Amino acid sequence: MSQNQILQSLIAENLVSDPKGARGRLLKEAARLFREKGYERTTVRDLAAAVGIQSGSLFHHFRTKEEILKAVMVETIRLNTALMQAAMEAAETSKDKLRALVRAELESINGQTGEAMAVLVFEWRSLSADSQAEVLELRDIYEALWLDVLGALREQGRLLAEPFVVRRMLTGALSWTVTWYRPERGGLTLDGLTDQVMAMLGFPAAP
Amino acid sequence: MSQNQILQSLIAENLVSDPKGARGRLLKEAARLFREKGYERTTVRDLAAAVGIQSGSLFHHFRTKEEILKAVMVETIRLNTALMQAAMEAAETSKDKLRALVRAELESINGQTGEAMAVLVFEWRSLSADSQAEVLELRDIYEALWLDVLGALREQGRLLAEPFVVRRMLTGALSWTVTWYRPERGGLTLDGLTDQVMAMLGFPAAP
DNA sequence: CAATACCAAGCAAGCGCTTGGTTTGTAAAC
DNA sequence: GTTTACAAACCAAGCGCTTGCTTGGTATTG
Repeated sequence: MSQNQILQSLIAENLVSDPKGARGRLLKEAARLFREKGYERTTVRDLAAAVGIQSGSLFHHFRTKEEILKAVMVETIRLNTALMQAAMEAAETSKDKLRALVRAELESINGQTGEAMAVLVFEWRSLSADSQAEVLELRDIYEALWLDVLGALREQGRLLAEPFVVRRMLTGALSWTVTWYRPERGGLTLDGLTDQVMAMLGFPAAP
Repeated sequence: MSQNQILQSLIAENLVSDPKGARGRLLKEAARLFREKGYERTTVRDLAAAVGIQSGSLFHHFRTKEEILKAVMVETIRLNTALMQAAMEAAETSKDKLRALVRAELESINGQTGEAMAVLVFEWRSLSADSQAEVLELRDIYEALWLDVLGALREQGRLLAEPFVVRRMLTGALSWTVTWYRPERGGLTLDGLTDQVMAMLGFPAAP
């Protein structure tokens, strides 16, 4: 399944909003603004202006501003979990699966959904405790994918550190790329960056 | 030189504020609050209440709220650069120097200055562009320490990835520990965590 | 002809910061 | 050893503005 097919099926199941619809467009703009200025500094007037409506009209689609933030996060996790699962199924060996996961997460962070992923990392505290708990549940599915693959490599003796520590280190390392990685200006492609991450972990790129 | 001696000499040079003084106490509380609730959600009334004065009285010590954020960041970098330099001087081989750097940065993030370090990472965008540029200059000194050591290891063929990429990955990975590492509850000590990071990079701990 | 999507206007609360005046600490002058 | 001088630290009050959100009404759509 292509990335687009995955997106389409999620839309069909009503798990993520169609980016062509009103709600989807708002979420996309919200992700952009939240990343650019931060959630607190983004006003409901900013959000409304970005999609060309009055600020009060926002509250027909969402009950509160926080609900917008939560929706951005929830839909992003749903999409990326699906993308990860698809990326992994295509790989055979544990090493290839790890590479697929790294590559997929780098793509989430630095590609189309990058703005939303950055929001997920940097605006976490702006969610109420209740919403945080809800979103955390979704993340667990996602994290289990990683731990399975890292656990297998550890058993093969090809990983020198503990899987759960490695995963957390990778979460930080890969998220952080959003602050410095600029594929458009500079020689490092996304595949090149993936190679570097794998090399750092002791898996040299095939020659 | 012990950590405390380093702190004392920086205070003597007026590069960081004495935590016993009014200014120092305010900065300490500010770091705590900024980390806990974020810069935007922390009001000048919160800050004032934390040190037991009226909100207006804050503006005798700092001209704006942003100046407080900047001061937290600047003083934190100054202190940690000094601590890093000291930690590295004690090490001999490149591998030991790398371990010293990792250990020192983990300590910055998860120890006494942890709250301020978290602010440095997560509240960066709340600084004006001018202040960002100023703080960045200070960070460059700090980063040069890392690149020297990683460069040496790369030349020895003991590092499979590019130094500047590894440094950025480590920045993310180590910063991220602030979100999950809790030494008080759980078997992993700071030295144990350092071992795990080194192992991940292909430097197994001595038996 | 209902439901959905939106507008125009504005309210109450909270924000950073200012103002004018009082207390407190310090040290020279007598 | 008391008085005088002065700055630094602080308080009490509140100004002007922005914030998230509400309200009552009007188009638009199937």
